[in-house]
Amino acid sequence: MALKTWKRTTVTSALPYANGPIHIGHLAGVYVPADIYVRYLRSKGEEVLFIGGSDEHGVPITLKARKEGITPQEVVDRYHAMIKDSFEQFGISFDIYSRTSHPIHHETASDIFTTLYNKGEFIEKTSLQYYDEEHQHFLADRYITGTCPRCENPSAYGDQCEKCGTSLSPDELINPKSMLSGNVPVKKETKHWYLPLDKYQGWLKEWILEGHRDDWKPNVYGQCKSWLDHGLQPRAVTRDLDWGVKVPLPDTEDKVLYVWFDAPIGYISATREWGQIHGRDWKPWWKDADTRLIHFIGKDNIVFHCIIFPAMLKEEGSYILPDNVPAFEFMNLENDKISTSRNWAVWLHEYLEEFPGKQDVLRYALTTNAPETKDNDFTWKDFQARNNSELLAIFGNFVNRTLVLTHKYFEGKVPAPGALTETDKATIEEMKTFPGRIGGSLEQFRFREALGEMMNLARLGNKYLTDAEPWKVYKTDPERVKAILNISLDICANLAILCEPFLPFTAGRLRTMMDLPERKWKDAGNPGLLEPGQQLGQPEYLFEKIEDSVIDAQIQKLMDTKKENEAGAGGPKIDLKPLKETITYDDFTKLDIRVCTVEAAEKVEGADKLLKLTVNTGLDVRTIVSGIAQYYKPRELTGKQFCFVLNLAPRKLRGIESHGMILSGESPEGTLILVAPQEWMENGSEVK
RNA sequence: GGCGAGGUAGCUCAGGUGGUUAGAGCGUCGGAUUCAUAACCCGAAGGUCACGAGUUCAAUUCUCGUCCUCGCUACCA
Repeated sequence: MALKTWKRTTVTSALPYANGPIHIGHLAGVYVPADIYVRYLRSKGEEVLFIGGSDEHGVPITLKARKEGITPQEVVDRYHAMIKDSFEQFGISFDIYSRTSHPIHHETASDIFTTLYNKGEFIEKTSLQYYDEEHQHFLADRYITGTCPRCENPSAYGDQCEKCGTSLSPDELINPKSMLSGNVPVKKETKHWYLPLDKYQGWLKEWILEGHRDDWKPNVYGQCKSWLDHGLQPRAVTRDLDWGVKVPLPDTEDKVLYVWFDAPIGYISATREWGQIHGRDWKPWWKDADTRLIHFIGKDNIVFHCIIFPAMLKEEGSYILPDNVPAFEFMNLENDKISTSRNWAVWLHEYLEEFPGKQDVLRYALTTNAPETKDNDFTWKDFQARNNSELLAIFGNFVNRTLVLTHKYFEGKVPAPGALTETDKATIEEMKTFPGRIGGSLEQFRFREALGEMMNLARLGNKYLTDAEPWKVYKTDPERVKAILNISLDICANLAILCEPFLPFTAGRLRTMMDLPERKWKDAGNPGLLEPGQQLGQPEYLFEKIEDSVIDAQIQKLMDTKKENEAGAGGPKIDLKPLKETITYDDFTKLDIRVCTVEAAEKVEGADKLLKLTVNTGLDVRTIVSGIAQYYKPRELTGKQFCFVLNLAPRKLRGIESHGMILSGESPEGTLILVAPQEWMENGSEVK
């Protein structure tokens, strides 16, 4: 790509899902790097807009609301407030932090849908479906029962009769009934809209595979290539649900836009909201070819931001496409995957309470350890070491010793430099290279490297000071000490500018302490940051030592969590699914559950999760395919008895016809444990 | 299963269009020093660059295979 000069930069950060608080994984992979990048651009004096917001739609939020007996809006209100507040306290410098339940978002998403609709971009698929009027829901085929037209079995399903094995369509059933209410369902038309991604394959391929071969990260490029090579498929844009952005078409009462369509538009809505608040035009940020659009996301979001969202924007017609999508890998915690349901996380709101005033320590620990190219591990020991032996020992200590010396020898007034030695000049020259080095790394999204360079400036200062030995020289040549401390103070002043993107709170404290005016990136490395004679404030520690006891307490907290998790379900933090609706005893007796023996078991070729079981039911010997391969080995099962549903309609799985289903308990995390009788029973014994 | 990314010093990570002693920070050990929050500064030890085979005069870097981690994706009635 030819070098291009951009007029402005729009930076988005993935919208956090408003069903839980923010944790260090979110921070390390998205918000901290995005914030560093944005602060750097601002310091350079570039026009930049930093967009964030909560993603508040989708099924998990409705489930959570149902479980707690509150409305989805109440769920998202709670987490949105919490997330927004903790971001603010943490110094993530959004220009706007919006939310997708905001009316302006509904309007924006509707408009984009409508534009695409009017251009005829969507594929419309209409079908007649049975509809339960009492429950006001369309019924999937399997939620309809009736009499089989072939064998007159009175309890055939809408897709298949389990008695004679014929596959059916719901229309063929005699006396269809809804399984939700037991009523006779009515026929109703339902429509869904699809985005024909396959149609865009051509330009997407050219744009990404040819246009961004060199400037997109390997993980991002590779993932896109994989998708494009496979061939893209049309994707449904709408969904039958009542929480979300209503489909802006007639007769679509129960339909909303699918979250993946809705959420990224949130960036645009947020920009519009920003424009309203500040009386500014939002359009240049999304529609001017001279605007550079950057999406900060986690690696799980690559396809949406690199393929699907650009497809939407391009086909809409008036939007620009992202110039880069720096996707980060994941952050682990103490050697274990971060997990909200297992409460395995360091929560931002808790950190802010437990470590007041230490935002920068976490920012530093997460940046030096940012998962740029592969998954990384956050440990509390590492956090402590980063603080004690880097931030404190190198950065804080250099600033402190410089200020202490200045107070000791010159009553805290900036001394005027006299004649400079070769070493002085060389040090100044080296100092001048730092803004460029740090900036260069940041522009390539190399945050760890950039932060390392920033620290190298503090290292340069320490070395200079140690080599110059002003505490010795003062006894014989106080004039010389003036130059030494002037240069050291100059390095401190430069640090105040150059550390700001990474450590904004520290930068502020340092500026106050040295009574420095707000300076920009371009000022760094230039003389005149300090006026000789200028009075400095009293030195205060920028960082304080973090003791073992504090770290041990955090580790203990995690150990407790682990214990709670191992103690089993029943923990209050686990998200259980809400209760299903009441059924009659007759409904229950429709299930034919029996005790049967597994006579043989083998893995299904080409499937990760499937086992093919040969089951003696007492009545017959049949094949049942089951998705338990990740939890049970074939040999563990043979010869043992379990509970099976035997009257389930047959179904082909990976080409093998399965005649029933093995029963298992499933934990909230998805772990399966098979259900078996306590003692041996006759095969075919009923379970009731 | 398919695809993608990754597996480099005790820890966290750089790097390499193949070529003499493979880099950084932290940790460890030794030295020096006292302005400084036992911090700074100097020095050292530490790695068959996941494993196996192949191509090559030469591989950690290329090819193939295997194993492991993570993500996407299919199968879980």
